[in-house]
Amino acid sequence: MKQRVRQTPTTESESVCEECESDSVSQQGQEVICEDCGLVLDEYNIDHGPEWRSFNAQDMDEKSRVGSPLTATMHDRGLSTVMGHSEENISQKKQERMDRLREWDTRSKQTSKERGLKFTLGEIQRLVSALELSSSIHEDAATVFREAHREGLAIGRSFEGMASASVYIACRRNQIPRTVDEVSQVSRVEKDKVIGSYKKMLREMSLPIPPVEPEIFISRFVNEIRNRHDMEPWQLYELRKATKNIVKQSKDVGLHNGRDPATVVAGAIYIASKKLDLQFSQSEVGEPCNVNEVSVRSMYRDQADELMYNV
DNA sequence: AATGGTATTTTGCCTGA
DNA sequence: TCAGGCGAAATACCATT
Repeated sequence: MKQRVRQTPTTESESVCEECESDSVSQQGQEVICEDCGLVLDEYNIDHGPEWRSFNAQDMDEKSRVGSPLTATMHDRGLSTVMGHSEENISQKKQERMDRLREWDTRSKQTSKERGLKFTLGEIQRLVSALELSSSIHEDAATVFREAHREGLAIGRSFEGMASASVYIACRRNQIPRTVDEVSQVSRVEKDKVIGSYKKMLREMSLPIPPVEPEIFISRFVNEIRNRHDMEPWQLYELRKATKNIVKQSKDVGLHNGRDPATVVAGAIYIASKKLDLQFSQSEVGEPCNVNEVSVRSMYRDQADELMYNV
């Protein structure tokens, strides 16, 4: 008699990315994301309700703190509120005070600073969704821009450029593989404007930005190749695994120094595909990686020589 | 037709006025 | 902020398999 094996509940470390089947899936903030392709696998639901229990109306009033979590993505941090007019009878003095407060409240939403903030955060929103980035990246980009805005770095600079640079910075420091090219493509400004704002922000804000590691491109590039060729799932898996291995070895001997990380990955994919008897030409590997065929050639040659691969 | 080799141009990054 | 120097990458071309 067959006995049913009890399904063990999957945990973070055991889960595999649906998109790239990578096992490097981890929890970041409120989301479970794939470190390789940036796909959001699970966004934890935020409980917007109260965390307390009330037993009577009095408790309700005392404990209520009301409101959704603060967010950096909206110009007023999600606190969109308009002060109302009280129906109750209150003293003349209090009434005047309330009127003044209400006026200030309204005014504060109309300053040019606020408007710029509002506009740019909207632009960030647009870029984030166009690039299919997660909400934690959205938050981060918004936070970066707020910081820059506070320090007055937006003066004399287009808000679109600042928005793009903020999104790019958020990607970079969260190791999400998006290039300046990809960001400026969906942006309304030229690439050099994005780079200009990016550099200015780096300089003035001393942001720690880790270097672009070749690894972050592996899954994306391998997937691009799969989209262009028929491949068995196991071949996809083996190709990615072998590529990772070659990239790691390349880094160990310093072959990545001074080179475009995408080129390092392209060369590794080429060697890996040969080892697996997959008949991809150098241009078929290079094209989806945005790397020239000749660069693939010189790269893989150096890798093969240095790492003793017989290709 | 894919790959290898090489010469030339372009590109991006750094550095120092 | 710009010019210029530098190495990598892209481009162009031809030879070899």
